[in-house]
Amino acid sequence: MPQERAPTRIQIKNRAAILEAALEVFSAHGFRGSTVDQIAAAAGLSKPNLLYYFASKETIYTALLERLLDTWLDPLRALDPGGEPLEEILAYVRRKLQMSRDLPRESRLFANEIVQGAPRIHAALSGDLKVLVDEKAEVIRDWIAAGKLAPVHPHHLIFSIWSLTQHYADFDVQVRAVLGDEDPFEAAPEFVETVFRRLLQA
Amino acid sequence: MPQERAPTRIQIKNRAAILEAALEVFSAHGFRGSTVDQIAAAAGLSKPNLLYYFASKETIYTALLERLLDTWLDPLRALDPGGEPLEEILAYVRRKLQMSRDLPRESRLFANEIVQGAPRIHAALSGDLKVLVDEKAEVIRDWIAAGKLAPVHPHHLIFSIWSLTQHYADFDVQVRAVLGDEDPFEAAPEFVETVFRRLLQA
DNA sequence: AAAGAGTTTGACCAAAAGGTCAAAGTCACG
DNA sequence: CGTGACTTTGACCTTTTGGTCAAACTCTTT
Repeated sequence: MPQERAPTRIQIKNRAAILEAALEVFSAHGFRGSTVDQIAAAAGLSKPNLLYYFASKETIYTALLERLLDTWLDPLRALDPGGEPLEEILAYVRRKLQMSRDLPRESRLFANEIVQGAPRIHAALSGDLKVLVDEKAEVIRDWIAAGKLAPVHPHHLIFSIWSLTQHYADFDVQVRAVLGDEDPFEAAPEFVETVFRRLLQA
Repeated sequence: MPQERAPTRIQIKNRAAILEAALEVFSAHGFRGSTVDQIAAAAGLSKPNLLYYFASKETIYTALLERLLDTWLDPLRALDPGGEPLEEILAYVRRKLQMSRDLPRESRLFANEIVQGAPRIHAALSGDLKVLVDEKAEVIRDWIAAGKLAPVHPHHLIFSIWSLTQHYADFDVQVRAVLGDEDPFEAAPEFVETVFRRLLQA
């Protein structure tokens, strides 16, 4: 098994290709809806070759989820308790919307997983995620107490940021079907900014 | 095949049981993630017996989607152009949130389908759905023009209502994991009402 | 109570899918 | 340039799964 010692050039290349292919396939079809053959084909490898790098379909999936969870939470981590409250929130909203535009597959991967009950990342949700959210909710609570933001339930505020921004990635087909020709991301930035500005302006 | 003539008592009972079971299973695992055996077991029938009522897994799924699409859009249809603008929108928001609470499986069924590109209801999205949304967006546009609502992009307003309310059903596990003991629907109604009140108050 | 319509099932089938393995091929390095 | 580590693959295995079918059973109706 290709572990323990430093990865070779080929290992680095192939592992990366597999994870990229897996993101493509899993995000479009979910875990059960994806086949190892599909992923192998997308990565340009044969199935046994792919299974030489990852022990199983499950292993690929969880490796992908873990690798991406950090990226996914970075924007929230960047929320600065020392910054100007409304601007900090709006900056967070903008970063999240940007991610929906630039990394829709990642968004859909998580959406798939969570809609189906998060069987494989439940621990992370009530662990790291909860800790991070609680911490930032506390910051928001303080801002509200200081009269810097209009009063709202901090946790639900965070949920609303997630739902509004990720909607553009997760429900992309629906949004585009309804909008017709109009590009969703034309009006979205101003719209979501308006939502949170009006909601939070003290 | 049990078609053409009036359905028997047994047909009515079994078809209903199958659709109920299919909702339970499909909403939790998606189309590919669900097996006919699972649905049959949940319906209390043998697999061949189930396939006596519906020709295939696909048939059950699309029957379910069709049957539910109307229910799903009813709250938007009820938006009354003759009503008081802000109250009409807030009533719509309340109805949608109520549906997330009372019919989370239906919400997740659609979420699963749409996240994966809506392969089986794409037509309905750019057909009936678009027509309905365009119509109601026009109503909202008029309300804004009449100075009854603060200016916002009508389509994106509707998206925001969908995303905020459905989030509580579709991402239920995540919401609960983050909130811990607190019941999401304790604060949600007031929160979403506040969001749209502050957003739209002229 | 008999006949025919409607219902149920065990046994079965073929395809799909996850995964294994031994053998062959390629690469890095002394 | 040879040797051992690393990589790749064709063939194969097993389980799962969607679906079929003929035979048996039950219900309704006359």
